[in-house]
Amino acid sequence: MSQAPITPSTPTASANETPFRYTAAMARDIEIAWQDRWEEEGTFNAPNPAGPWAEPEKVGALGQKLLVLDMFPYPSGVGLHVGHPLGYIATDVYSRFHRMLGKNVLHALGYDAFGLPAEQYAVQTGQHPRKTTEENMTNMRRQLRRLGLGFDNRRTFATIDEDYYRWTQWIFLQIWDAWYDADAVRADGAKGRARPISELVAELESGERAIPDGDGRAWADLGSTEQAKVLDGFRLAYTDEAPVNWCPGLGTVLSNEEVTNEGRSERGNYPVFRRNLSQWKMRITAYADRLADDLDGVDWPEKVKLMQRNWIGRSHGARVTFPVVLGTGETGGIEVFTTRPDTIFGATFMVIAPEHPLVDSLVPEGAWPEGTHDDWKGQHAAASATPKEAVAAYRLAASRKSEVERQTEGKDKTGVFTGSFATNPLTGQSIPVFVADYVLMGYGTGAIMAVPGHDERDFEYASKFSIPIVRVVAPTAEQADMPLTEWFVGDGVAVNSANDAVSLDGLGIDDAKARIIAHLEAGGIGHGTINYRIRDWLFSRQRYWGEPFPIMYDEDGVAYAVPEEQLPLTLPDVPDYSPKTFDPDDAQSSPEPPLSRVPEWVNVEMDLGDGRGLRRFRRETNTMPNWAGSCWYYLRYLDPANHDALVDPENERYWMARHAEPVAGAPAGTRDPGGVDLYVGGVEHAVLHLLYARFWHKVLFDLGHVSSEEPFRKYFSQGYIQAWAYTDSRGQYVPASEVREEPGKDGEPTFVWEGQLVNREYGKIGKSLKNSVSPDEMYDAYGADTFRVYEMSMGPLELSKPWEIRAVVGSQRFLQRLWRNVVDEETGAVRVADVSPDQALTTQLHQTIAGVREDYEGLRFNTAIAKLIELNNAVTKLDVPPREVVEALVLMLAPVAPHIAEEMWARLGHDGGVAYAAFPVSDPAKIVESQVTCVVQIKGKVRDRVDVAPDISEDELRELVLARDKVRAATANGIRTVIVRAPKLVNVVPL
RNA sequence: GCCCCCGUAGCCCAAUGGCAGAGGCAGGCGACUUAAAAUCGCUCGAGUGUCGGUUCGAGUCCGACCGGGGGUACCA
Repeated sequence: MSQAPITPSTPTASANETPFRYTAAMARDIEIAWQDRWEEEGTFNAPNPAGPWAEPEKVGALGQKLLVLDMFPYPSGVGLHVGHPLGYIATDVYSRFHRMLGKNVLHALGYDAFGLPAEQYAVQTGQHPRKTTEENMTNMRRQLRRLGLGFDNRRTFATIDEDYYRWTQWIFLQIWDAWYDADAVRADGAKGRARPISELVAELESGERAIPDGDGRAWADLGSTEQAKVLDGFRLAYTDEAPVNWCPGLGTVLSNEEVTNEGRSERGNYPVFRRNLSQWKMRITAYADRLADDLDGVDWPEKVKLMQRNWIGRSHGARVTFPVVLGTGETGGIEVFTTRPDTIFGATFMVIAPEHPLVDSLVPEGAWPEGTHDDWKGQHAAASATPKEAVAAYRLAASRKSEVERQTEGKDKTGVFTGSFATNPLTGQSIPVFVADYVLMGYGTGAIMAVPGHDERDFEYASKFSIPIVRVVAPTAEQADMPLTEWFVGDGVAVNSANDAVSLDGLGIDDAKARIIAHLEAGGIGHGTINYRIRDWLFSRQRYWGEPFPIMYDEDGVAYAVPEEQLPLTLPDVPDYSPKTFDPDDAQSSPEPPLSRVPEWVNVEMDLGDGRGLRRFRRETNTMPNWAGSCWYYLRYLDPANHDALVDPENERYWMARHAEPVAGAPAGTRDPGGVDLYVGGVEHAVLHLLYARFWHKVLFDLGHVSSEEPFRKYFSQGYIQAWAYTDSRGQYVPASEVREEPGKDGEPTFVWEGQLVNREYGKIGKSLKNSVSPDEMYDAYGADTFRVYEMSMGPLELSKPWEIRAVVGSQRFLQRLWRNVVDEETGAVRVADVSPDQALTTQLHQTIAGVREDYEGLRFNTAIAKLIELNNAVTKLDVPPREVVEALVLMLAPVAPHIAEEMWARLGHDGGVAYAAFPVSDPAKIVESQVTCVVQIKGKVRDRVDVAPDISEDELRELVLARDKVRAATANGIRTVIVRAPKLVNVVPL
């Protein structure tokens, strides 16, 4: 490798007396030259132990492996702004640092190129999504290359590449062809794992496993359609007719995770309606426990773990059946889920959701029961003559309410008495059953026992409808009959909770729960259970720009996998790729996948080799959501050229290897899960992407395709760069770059645009706020290295920070000063000399090395840079920069500002470049200070200072300090205690 | 409403429970310049949102409150 310095840009102006100054133009020349060199030499190509690119001898020559990952970027049409690269710079600094420690570092970047925005952008511009997407990727590649990121460029790909989505489809088929056996034992002894569907079929055939709802029939007695239906009940990817989120404005259905609280689409903010449609789903609920439990083993921000746990929403409780007299007079039961089975004695009414299937059978014919409160009969007199009319009116009103209306109506409880009574199974009391929309069909059983004494919502409802409120928990047993002025959910003991068979009185909440669950189970009334908030993942979309499902249906509607050798099933070109558009408010519209308009693609004839000969099939016309491609991309980086497997198992084992030690803070006995060593990205994917990818990874683990149990061992959530935005008097945004700051009359700054005062706001960078700054502007004005240093020095990576273009010059000055310590601005001669730094500078150098190493490792780049600036400032004061210090500075700077570091390193006479040069090592023996200032405190306040030897003993120091005049004066009346922290501090406390 | 994070100088941010300041921006003064910009040198600057507690000692730990940001929301 030849690493000669590049030729400096020729002085343009004759008046230029400093042709070798580190200017933006100089930075550009240096940066582009080194970027070309890195690319030519494949500097950042990481060797693989196996697979098509196997270079085991190179792997062996390197130290440990390190797998670093950025969140898969979406190639947007407007290009990057300065906020986007923040995470990429951080991972690049981290990667470069670890390369200098001798590690085999894999850092690559691909593109998440399927999906709605790309398709919408294509529709807007009237071009094929592939064309616009590829143009966007080209632009983004250019912008990122100019930043000098050390990616292994051989490993890049896009999700739209046929070679990539072939494997996305292959993984889909693995999931489709698997079921979750909750009783199967995993290697680590825990229970529950995915198994191939063929093993299920074998169990069903042999009778080892009964056919659910099979009425005792044998597997062979079932027709192929029936068999397929049974298997669908097990498959981890399955179709199901169920209420889904239909978004006419986008022309597609959406997953729960893509719908906001307000019942609108996260993307585009269109209304979303509940529709019964047959859709593909992924049985993520089967993994709910593992997805929650295994968070203990990963090194993630607690905040993100909490968000995932909340999303999974595991709650322990009980299911209890309350006997009820149905409208017909027969006896039935209403099953409820409760997390507070200890309060069943306080259940004074029940509520079922308006959509609950039991509602019809609950409502009696004829008139209201004797003595029914008027306000139980509904709000509309015309419709409240009978329970039947009142309930029908209420259900209709509830069904018409949008999510928005339910939201805005807030907590004002509404509901109607069904006319039926249930029996509290513990008190034996008859309790009324209501229909009310504060109970949701989608959670638990869609019905609740209402305990107004100990639940806020039930209390509000009971108060409004004059229902008795009973106390069954009190802070102490003595307060058993203290009146309840509001619901009580605090800690306490059970009271008023006894019948002939069981008593909870006096028990704490947990003990009471345990005893009552045992009682319920013994009596067959109920059982302890775990409930989850998470629902199965709706996986199909009615769009063009996504992976086609490798599924086809025969004439009976039975689904078959497209044979593996036919993958990828490519996306056909369609005459019109734009989705069928609907009025966003048209709830009655139905999705129409664009692929269904291509009959020659949809209809195929094929011999599946199953002895049934050539048959006609109809392809699935839905496409996958763009989460699919981002669920496993990190695995493809490991072995992107592999045509035989999504990743060679040996490569996966190498790059995703489990660490010897579990992550810090993991519970005892936790085994390290393996996975990506560092994943940096924004918190906006905390639930969706990170949960979906974990789910897929666990399926692949169960099926033996990967050895790691988690995809992302360490995840770091970066903050955002935000920026000021300005609005004029009409509230319109004005271009932020044209706004000038001027001092106002009262000294407060004011902001002026084209002569008029404007208001300053703070927000996300973007086109809509007119405050976007592109990296290209930074390259032109300062160069990539300055831009990198600035972004890394703004503050802690996890914090959101304001972009302040004025401050960038500080980073440039730092690089200029360091450059000047190496290169004479006028002559271009190297300025360093082989002189020894003095004691103080040597100490500072080794302290800096130690500190910078720790800071880089801990992703504290802002403090690392501050230490480098400090050391450089010390060197700047010298007439002759000592080579030893300057070279260490250059090497330590290299991860952050690699181009200028390469250039200075070459000018300092080194071959081989800085990318793999050894990072400086701190020698503790060199950190010697001849004198240390010891602080003398009297009662904790600094009152004196004394210079002492660094190795002074505690006793010596105590004696020395107590002899000081100020101390003697303060301790004339005696000494209570003396705290000595040699050699830096002594605190004397007088009597 | 509930949960999480953050409040240090005009601004961005440092500070294993031990001298409140590492670094940067802005400001001021000076040098260079015919002048300006750029650059360089020097310099000014807060007692850590508020109140209380623990401690020999609190920016740091604990509690309450105030302000900002994020998540979530009738989840039984």
